[in-house]
Amino acid sequence: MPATIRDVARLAGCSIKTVSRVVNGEPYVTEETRARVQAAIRAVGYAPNISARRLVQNKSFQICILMYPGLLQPASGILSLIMDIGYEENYDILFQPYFPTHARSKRKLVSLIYEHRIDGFVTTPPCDAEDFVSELLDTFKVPLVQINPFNRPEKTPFVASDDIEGARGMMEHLLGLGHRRIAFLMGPRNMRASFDRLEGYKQALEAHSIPFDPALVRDSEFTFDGGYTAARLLLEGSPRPTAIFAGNDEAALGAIYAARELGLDVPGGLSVCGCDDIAAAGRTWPGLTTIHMPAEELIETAVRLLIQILKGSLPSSNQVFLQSRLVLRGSTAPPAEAST
Amino acid sequence: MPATIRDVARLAGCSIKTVSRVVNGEPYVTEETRARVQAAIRAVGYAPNISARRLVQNKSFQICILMYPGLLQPASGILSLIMDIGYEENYDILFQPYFPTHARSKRKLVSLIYEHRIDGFVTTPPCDAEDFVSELLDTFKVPLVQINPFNRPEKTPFVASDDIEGARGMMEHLLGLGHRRIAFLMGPRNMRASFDRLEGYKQALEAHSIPFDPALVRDSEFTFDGGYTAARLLLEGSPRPTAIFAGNDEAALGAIYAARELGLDVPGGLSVCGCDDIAAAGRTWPGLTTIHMPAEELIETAVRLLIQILKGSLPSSNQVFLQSRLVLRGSTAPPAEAST
DNA sequence: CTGTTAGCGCCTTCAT
DNA sequence: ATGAAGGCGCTAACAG
Repeated sequence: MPATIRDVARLAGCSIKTVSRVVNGEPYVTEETRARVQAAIRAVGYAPNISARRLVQNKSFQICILMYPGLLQPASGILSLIMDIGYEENYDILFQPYFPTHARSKRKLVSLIYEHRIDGFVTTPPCDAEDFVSELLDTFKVPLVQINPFNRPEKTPFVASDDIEGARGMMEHLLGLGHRRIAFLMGPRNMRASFDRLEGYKQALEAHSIPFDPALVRDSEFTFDGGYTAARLLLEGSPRPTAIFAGNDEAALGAIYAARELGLDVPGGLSVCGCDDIAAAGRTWPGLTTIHMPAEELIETAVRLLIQILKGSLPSSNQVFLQSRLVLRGSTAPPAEAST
Repeated sequence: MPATIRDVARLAGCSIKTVSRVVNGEPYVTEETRARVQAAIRAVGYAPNISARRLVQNKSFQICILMYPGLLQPASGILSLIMDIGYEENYDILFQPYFPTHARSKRKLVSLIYEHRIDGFVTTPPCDAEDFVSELLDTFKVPLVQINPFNRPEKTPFVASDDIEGARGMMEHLLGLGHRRIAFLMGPRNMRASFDRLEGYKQALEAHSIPFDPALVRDSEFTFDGGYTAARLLLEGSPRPTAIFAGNDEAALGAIYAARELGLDVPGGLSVCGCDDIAAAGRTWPGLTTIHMPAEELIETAVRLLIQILKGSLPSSNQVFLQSRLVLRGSTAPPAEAST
């Protein structure tokens, strides 16, 4: 049975309140008593009981990250980064699988609020696709920070990256290499990134006075299989695109697989590029050219922002934008028939 | 302010204890009162306050999974599976990054036990490499279930896969294709899998009366970079191996990358195979031949076993073995110079 | 079958 | 600068 605050008080010869003050770094304790209490704490091996603290403060000191199992792939690095922040800040961090529109997910969320009294939430796409989550949390006055949310209402805290800009940059790269028939693999409709990346694609075409061809835009659902299927269809059709810009890396890997299967060399016969810069992007020959999304920073910023809000220090800026950047690897090259 | 048990009692016209009984599904309540209480619960929107329950029962209803950030890559599927089990069983599941030998990790672990009173732990390799964790938990009488532990003392609960058998099976596959110079990429020394897989490699060689050549065994640390480097050295040396059996898939992907970089076709000029069957294995052309490790089942079994133990029902078997199986994909083929 | 009482360990309030 | 009392919401133990 671990020591309680009373054991410490007895040993230090003071009241439990004084121990409490020392433990929580509150003022109004003589240096001398403080030292004596601290010695007693060490002597009995005291650590505060979190459950008791939670009960009396009516806080859980837990925050919850809602994630869609199919898309969020917490690289182990991200996961351990998040857990470390939690440890530093004395918050438990729980992950909750969440499928938008699923009744079961909604029930879980409600019970999380009711029973656990989770102090705050972070959403990742596409968990914010419906307004259910934000409205529910709003009703219960539970703070929420969104990562790359679908909508960006004023005053809602969120952390986002600029997908339009990123996609446009990638298109400039492909266009600069000489590509003109560039296919685009679209993502699911419940994620803002799908639309924003498409928008960047269109803007770049327009800037270069290349007509937008809807036949070159296919759905990929941001999955390997989706990218594979879309690429097969594109590559078996005619005229073939000389490059495929996949809305995310998973789809890009599927496209590369499809190309290889058809005997097409990448990048010799087809350029492929993606978006996100997942770990696998650098580990597949010849290396996937992609847009590095600052996943670590996004989630770290979101978690820290939430904790700041929970601690009551309203930050100057609730809405943070982070930069992406192009990562050129081996999967893009000038088109075979290009005239240099 | 959410409703408390007292609000329900008032509305249902009974004592709080009766409400408690209904909430916890205890016997000795008339069907009629039970119904009345349940109606009251719904009416006021009552849900028990978990912090209070935790305090009074002196349990945290939290379990913690210790993981080594570099190696455990919780595919999103696994992560959400785990969280779902936790939800079903009413346990919060926390992940804790843990580096064996690091003082900071040890401190975190101690504070987790002291403050959070975590009810039980699961370790993943190589977190169990030293005896620190198991001894600490033993001292505090905190239950522990290990996944693929380094040692397998009697009566220690663990869940494991048979790596020797798996590796031998893979070797039979390569030998059956006609390979004789097969290199092996070893993993870190603090993981049992490293040794067991090497053992399987050796056993297969011996069964085929092929002398063991230490020069064909290289360290890869079970990482992409490690596999890449080891493969470069192997392939630039002479005579070249005709196949590389990597101790895990990450290293195998590194080896494939190295081969491609040297202009060697896989599997035409070199066969490569791995172990684990991570998601990327099926997504890299031409598909990585590997041993499917039942990662989901391992962790699910471990978590369920731990929860069983925590609930006091001592399961018949504390030590569970799960089968692996060969997954043949495109990265292995007969050697070029083989005589069929 | 149902209710009463007594804490769990801590923090808050208000005295001193 | 310190302490005493009260209560957070719940369950365990014991009465009725």
